Amino acid sequence: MSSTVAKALSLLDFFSESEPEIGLSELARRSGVDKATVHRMLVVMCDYGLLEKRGDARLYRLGAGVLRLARVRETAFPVSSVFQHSLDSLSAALGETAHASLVSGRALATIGVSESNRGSRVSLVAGEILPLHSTASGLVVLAFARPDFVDRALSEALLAKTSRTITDSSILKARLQEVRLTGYAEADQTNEDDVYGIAVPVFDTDGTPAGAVAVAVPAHRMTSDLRRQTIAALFGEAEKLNYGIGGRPSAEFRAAAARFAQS
Amino acid sequence: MSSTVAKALSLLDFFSESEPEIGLSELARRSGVDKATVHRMLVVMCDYGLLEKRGDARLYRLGAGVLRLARVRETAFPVSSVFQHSLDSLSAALGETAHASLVSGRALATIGVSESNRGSRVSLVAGEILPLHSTASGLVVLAFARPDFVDRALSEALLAKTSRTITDSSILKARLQEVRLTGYAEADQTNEDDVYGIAVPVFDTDGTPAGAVAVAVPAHRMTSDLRRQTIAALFGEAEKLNYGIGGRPSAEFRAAAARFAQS
DNA sequence: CCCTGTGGTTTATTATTGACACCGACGGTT
DNA sequence: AACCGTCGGTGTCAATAATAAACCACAGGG
Repeated sequence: MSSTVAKALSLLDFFSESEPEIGLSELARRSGVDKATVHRMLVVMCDYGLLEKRGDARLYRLGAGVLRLARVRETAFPVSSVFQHSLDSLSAALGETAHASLVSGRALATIGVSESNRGSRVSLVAGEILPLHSTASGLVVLAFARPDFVDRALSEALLAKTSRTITDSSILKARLQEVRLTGYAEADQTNEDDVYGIAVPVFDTDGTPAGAVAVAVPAHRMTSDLRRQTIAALFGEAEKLNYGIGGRPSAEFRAAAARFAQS
Repeated sequence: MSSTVAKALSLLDFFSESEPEIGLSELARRSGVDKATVHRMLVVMCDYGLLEKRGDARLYRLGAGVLRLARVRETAFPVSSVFQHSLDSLSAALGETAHASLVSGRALATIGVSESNRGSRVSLVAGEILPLHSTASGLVVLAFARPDFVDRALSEALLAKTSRTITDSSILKARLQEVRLTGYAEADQTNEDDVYGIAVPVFDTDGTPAGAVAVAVPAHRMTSDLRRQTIAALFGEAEKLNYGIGGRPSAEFRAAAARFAQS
């Protein structure tokens, strides 16, 4: 099932903001791969700069190679920088935390965050992996994605992140139908307690969702006023973003956005 | 010799600013790996978000995963952002292009560029891989690196990038001895014709070189005045950078820098 | 002094690779 | 239309390279 390089690449995902350096044994334990195998893979990945070993400690961390690759992608297809502008306007206008994520394999990769300067706000870790089924961003991506992408995503077990997470794929598919009609998605504490998320999709040149831009609000503070305001702001930014990255929104989304604007 | 994951990771290095999207057959040809194998690897790497296939065309490109990983590294160990400030001051002060690179495996990864606004300037591609033996940045890293690192780097064939490139490892080792005494390295068209590079090392917390910061000048424009001015500016920025990233310069480098300041 | 943790290395087994042939599709020429 | 070369992708099967389990040396703690 899982090939050799899949095991190697899966090691990369264990590195996070909260745990940026990990040792050999720890990685072996977490990945379920044999220690010797992990070691060999680590050596190779260090050799290619994806990881690096601090000569100092015996820990491994993400290497300079990932910075280089990100630069290559960003200079060829500038999306990260384009998103950041929208995120800053969103958080400034709404006073809430905004974040953007891109489709990355079978999940979403957070590639930008702009936190509000308010005292009580949702704090997000940059570079986090977001599940597709429990986040507003994920729902909105699934809603406008190709059927085969949805099937692949929902074929895995849907992990219950909170007590409100939808874990039944058929219920979730019905939910996606609603999202297709409204053009945006809401996630009321389905991914994290006390966090209410609202998201709209951003499209690729081929009409499939490239990712999503979202606003996260402390659940207790969400009002129908803020909700409406947020959705309007998101639709506005989504249009700019699609223009900025050359994305072509699907007809379904354009229709939904038009319906919202009219209401 | 070359392991499976090494072959897979080597595919990533074929993506560059000038060629950000590559097809299956092309990758198979360039890497020398069988087409079927390359395809299997590409599927896996797409699955983990390191690559992505434009649904539109049949080409592959670097995926959103690399942006995410870069963010994770950058939030945990901010170096890219720290370097950018120094590069901007360097290019502003000298009117020449400045760039920074980090040790990445057995080579250097360019992670920052600041081009001067002058008409005639050296233009660098961001995210390029720089050889250790033919660039000023490489020399200065090798000069202060641990012996085993130098040996590994020089064990491979030294490719002649220009007619002036040093390709003999023993001659190069003698050159490194000079660099150790001066604290900076110069590369007069040894990596690229008409480009004169000057570089100083930046250190890691353990006293080994983390990378280098360099200025690239059109060779015909280099004068002894500009040279002296550049070196002084580089030493100044190197000190700030070492402080900024918590690096501890080796005693050898500190001594060399002191000698230059005194002269 | 044993016990458990670490990073790292060895060897028999097993799963992965690579060569090659093939498919359907696309785009030019003839 | 028929032909040609290319593309992305799939299948099979022998050979090879990766894996897993055991093992080392070392470091700290009880």
